[in-house]
Amino acid sequence: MAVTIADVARHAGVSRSTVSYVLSGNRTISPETIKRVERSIAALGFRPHAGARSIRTRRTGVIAMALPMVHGPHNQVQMPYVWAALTAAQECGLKVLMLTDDDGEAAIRDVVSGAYADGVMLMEVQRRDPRIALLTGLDSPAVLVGTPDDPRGLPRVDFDFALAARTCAEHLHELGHTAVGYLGQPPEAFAKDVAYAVHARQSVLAALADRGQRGVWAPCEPTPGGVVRALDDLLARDPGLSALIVYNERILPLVLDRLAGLGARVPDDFSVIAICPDDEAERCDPPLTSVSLPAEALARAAVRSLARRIEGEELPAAALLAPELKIRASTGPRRRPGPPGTTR
Amino acid sequence: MAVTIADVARHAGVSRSTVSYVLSGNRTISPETIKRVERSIAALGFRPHAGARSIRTRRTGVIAMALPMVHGPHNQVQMPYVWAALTAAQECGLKVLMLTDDDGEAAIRDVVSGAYADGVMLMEVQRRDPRIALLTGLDSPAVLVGTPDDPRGLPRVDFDFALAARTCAEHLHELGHTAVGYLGQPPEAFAKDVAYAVHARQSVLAALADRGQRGVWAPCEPTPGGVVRALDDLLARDPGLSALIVYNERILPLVLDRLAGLGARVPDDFSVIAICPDDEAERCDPPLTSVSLPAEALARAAVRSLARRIEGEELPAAALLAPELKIRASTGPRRRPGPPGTTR
DNA sequence: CCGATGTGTCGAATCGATTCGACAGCGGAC
DNA sequence: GTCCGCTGTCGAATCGATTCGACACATCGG
Repeated sequence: MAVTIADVARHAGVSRSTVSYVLSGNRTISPETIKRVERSIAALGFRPHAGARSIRTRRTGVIAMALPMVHGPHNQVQMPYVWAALTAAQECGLKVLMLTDDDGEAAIRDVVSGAYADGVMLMEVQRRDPRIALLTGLDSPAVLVGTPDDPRGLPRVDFDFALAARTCAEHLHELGHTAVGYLGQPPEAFAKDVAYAVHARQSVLAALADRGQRGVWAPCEPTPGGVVRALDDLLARDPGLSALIVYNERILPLVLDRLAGLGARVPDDFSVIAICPDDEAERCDPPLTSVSLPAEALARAAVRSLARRIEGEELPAAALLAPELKIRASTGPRRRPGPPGTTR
Repeated sequence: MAVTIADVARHAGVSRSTVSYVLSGNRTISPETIKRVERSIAALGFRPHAGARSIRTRRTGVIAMALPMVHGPHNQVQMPYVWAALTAAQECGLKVLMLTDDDGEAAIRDVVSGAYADGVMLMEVQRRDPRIALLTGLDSPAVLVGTPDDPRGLPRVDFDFALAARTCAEHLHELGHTAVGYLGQPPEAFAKDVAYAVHARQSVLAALADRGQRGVWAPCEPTPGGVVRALDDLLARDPGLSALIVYNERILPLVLDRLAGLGARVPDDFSVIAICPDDEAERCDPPLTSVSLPAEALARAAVRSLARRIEGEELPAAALLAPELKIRASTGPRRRPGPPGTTR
């Protein structure tokens, strides 16, 4: 049924090996022969059989992307990473096999030792991630996306949360804010010890403390009620709060709503910095000053690293991506506390 | 490096073919031999090389999932489908190769004629989808998820939008609503002729007309301003509106906010039905009466169908999934029009 | 006791590609 | 004119599995 290299060879009047050398360029072939073979390939629509090829070359041209199921099936945050990874992989000439881990780690082992893929990208690595031990055991090329407590020598790629936090703290510090609230992911993310949630919170609180700013934090459910409770909680614990750092895309409009409901104008009475993708920040009213975590860049870096690792290169232990501060309309100088402004 | 079937055979003291027959069960093997071979397999950690296997069996155990880039890279809606498909595939013993189509259709052709995958699931099929002609040309097993104008004989799976629309219209009809507004996806979805957006709108308007109800519709951006404009537009075109059907997950809370802002209580002054996943409907305040589109079921049906198609079965031309009406707190009988209720 | 009938196992061919070693032809140096 | 070296091509071995045909051996009925 399918066209094989033998069909091409016959059609072009050369041997199979010649066709193969035209394909790989591993030996010099005369220009006329190349042309003839290429014409035959095009005429017959030949594509080398990936399986057959992989058995000699020990390369499949496929990488596996292992998504953990940390937020339940309705996780909304991962798609941009997936997209970016697919695009980056395509640019590197790689295809992507997607894995979930609801079946334990069996899928990863299958894919690696069954030679379905040349390497693995572990997405959203957790602080103590059982997949790490598995991968070091399989000694397959691998890249971690996220920061575990112990990377076991595997190269990792992540956002630079420490720098992001310092950037936020610094910006608010310059504007004169001395008491800052931090709204993070839903409580279950912290309960499950989700790595980026914990790292971001730690980094923010540490950065604030470094500059002598007061900091209080709360997790936040992505519901109107959850936002009300979380904000009330923060304000009760520090009534002098004049700024907020929010790392939770889904609650941004709700937070602005609630602040308006409390009679606080943004940025006149209250400054807000979001840690989120740019388009989410721009979509809000007013557009939010934000520190953007470049998901595309992260996924791209991970794919590129893995590609290089597969080629045999040694990689640096960690590659951290710098966040970017974009000042928009939601941050301003701290006003002396006075009567709350009028609601608009 | 890797363990091959020859290693297992040597370790177990049998021939390679015997090991293979133990693996496939294609010939009777004595229980003792089976036990010995299985022990060797476990001891050596042997997994058959997928590529080598695929060249004889003409099966890879992989399916391709082709996601179109219809909403830009920040599409938030597809993840549940992806999850569900991955899970369903795992249950069927299949792995999933993900494709995007930003590279044209080359990726699909590569994967199919390069024998990377046994079949293709086309996600979010558009009304005139160029991938369809490509696939019929490649004659590879395929399943369409969505409804194109011309399926070209390919089996498809989709939500039953007509039934969903009738269900909504009927429910509102019984409650006495005679003028109903429909809020759909953002304008660009209609501009690009995105199939489900167009089909849902057509179905709703037709179902309303069938029951003698008035219907007006508008697309809607997922921003506060967009919701305000869309609602104002609907109310300007039919001031007698007493109910709303919303098919756009992201705007649900914003719509409720805006209605409250207009002084309309839900459901006393205004009924709202959402077409959305259950958890989104429950998350709102008040919880929304909804017609749920079971994304998991859709993806599962698609994967199962493809698996059967790969096994050689003929499939029905279309499999439509029935939606489910869940009555919650956002729909109620139509009141005589009077002075707007007090805001809460 | 002998031939027919199964059982269980093996050797060898096969799938579709890559790659090593060999070799034919050809031009240039001596 | 002969020999050397280079270029371009080919045949055959190889990768890791599956599967066909054959065969050794045990079992059973007549």
